[in-house]
Amino acid sequence: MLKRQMNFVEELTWRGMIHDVMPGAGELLEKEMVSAYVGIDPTADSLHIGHLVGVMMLKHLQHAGHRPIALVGGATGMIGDPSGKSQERNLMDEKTLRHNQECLKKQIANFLDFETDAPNRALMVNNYDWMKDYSFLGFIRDIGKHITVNYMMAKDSVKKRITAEDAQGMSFTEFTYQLVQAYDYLFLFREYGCKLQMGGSDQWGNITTGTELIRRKDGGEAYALTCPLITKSDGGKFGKTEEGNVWLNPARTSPYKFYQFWLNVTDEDAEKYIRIFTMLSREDIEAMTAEHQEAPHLRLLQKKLAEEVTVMVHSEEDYKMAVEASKILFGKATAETLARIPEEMFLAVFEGVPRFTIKADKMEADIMTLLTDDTGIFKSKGELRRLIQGGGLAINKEKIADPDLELTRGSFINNKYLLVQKGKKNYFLLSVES
RNA sequence: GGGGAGAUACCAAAGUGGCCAACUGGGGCAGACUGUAAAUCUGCUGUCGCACGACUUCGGAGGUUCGAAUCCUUCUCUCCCCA
Repeated sequence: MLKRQMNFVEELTWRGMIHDVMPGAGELLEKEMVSAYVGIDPTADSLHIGHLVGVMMLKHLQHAGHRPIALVGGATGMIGDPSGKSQERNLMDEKTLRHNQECLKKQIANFLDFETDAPNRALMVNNYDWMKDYSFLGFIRDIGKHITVNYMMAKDSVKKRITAEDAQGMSFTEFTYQLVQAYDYLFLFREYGCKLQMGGSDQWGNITTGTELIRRKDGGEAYALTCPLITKSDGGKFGKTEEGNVWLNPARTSPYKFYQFWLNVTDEDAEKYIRIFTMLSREDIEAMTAEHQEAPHLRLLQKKLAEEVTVMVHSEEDYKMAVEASKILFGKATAETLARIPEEMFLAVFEGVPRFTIKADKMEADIMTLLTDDTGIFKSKGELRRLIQGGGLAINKEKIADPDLELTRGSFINNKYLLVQKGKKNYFLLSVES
């Protein structure tokens, strides 16, 4: 068995990843190699960074010498977890679910070691496999009999839905969710000796229904460990940007945007996140935090955090490209430096940026027409005019003050591209069709 | 069932016959400052080539008036009190 450097619970504790642990879990983890699982429902065809917390728990678990089990919730995804939801959820169709499951499996495979011969090699399972042939009658006789409705109703996720002021009730389907998840735990307990289930703090109720079922059905001891809800210092929801979720799939959130997300985190959050989302050691993190507090404007923590997470989720190359792109987009680049960049690089840098194309004969035009009628970058001329008057428009990194400015072919970088900037952070790339 | 209050822009909330495209605050977008931050300060924020001007908005429909968010009728919805 692998030697365990540090007690897993202690490790998670200093990382701020423990919200609640069932008594006895720490001792168990010190005593033996434990199999533990985290479940993820396939509600989309990609994980987003909210899921990353659960993944990191598994990663730390494996690092501590235990065996992680990643459960894709093909079955539970069909029901919809009522936890944290104030309204009944719409059911997803089977085809979408199947597609999502496959996508998630591929993503999860990147984070854990599934390959080696080590005894704590990670495992991936799908609860659809053991639920699909389980008959309704069989389930309610074997499983339902052991958990009382009273017990299930006492869970926060259920209570909120039936007692809240604007309660809209909940369907029987969603009500059974915790029971299905509890059975997953029982199944893994029996099949793989899984004795620990982890998840976000909203999962506590679902997990303990599982430990309860294991106790009643098999007289077994199983444990629960949850991590706190990840928060933002400004009170907003973690992992959301203007455009929505931050996804791991590069087709949904480009590596550049992904990198930027972490780079833009506040100082306070950076200290918190670097513990949760990186594998860096305690000494390293504490040293960096101290250094960061000395010179906060250098944003050492944000840079390191963004680097670590981008490399882990995407790749070293993607990270380098994101840094390069950030330098160009936010550095002191001028029209001349832009022109000097090789075209390939130029396009890669602007990969995540909205692209617009125009015909060559539109190149000589006034910016008003070009940026509205000809391209649709701005939807009204009035809006654009106001923006220019407020000093918010730049073309090829140069501020535009005159709304009636006329462009010529020479205005285009390499006779081909025009970099339009709305404010500091919003870029649009205009290219000429050849 | 009886009585009362209300419905205004993304949200909150003024306005109660012309000075109202509608005070103000929040939010959003931009600018300055800065660390691609926070805080602060400034501008913009119904639509339209938007100085001017035009057009559409104040729960829905109709009416009075030269003129209505504002007055009248009616409908719809919300809240409160009494039974």
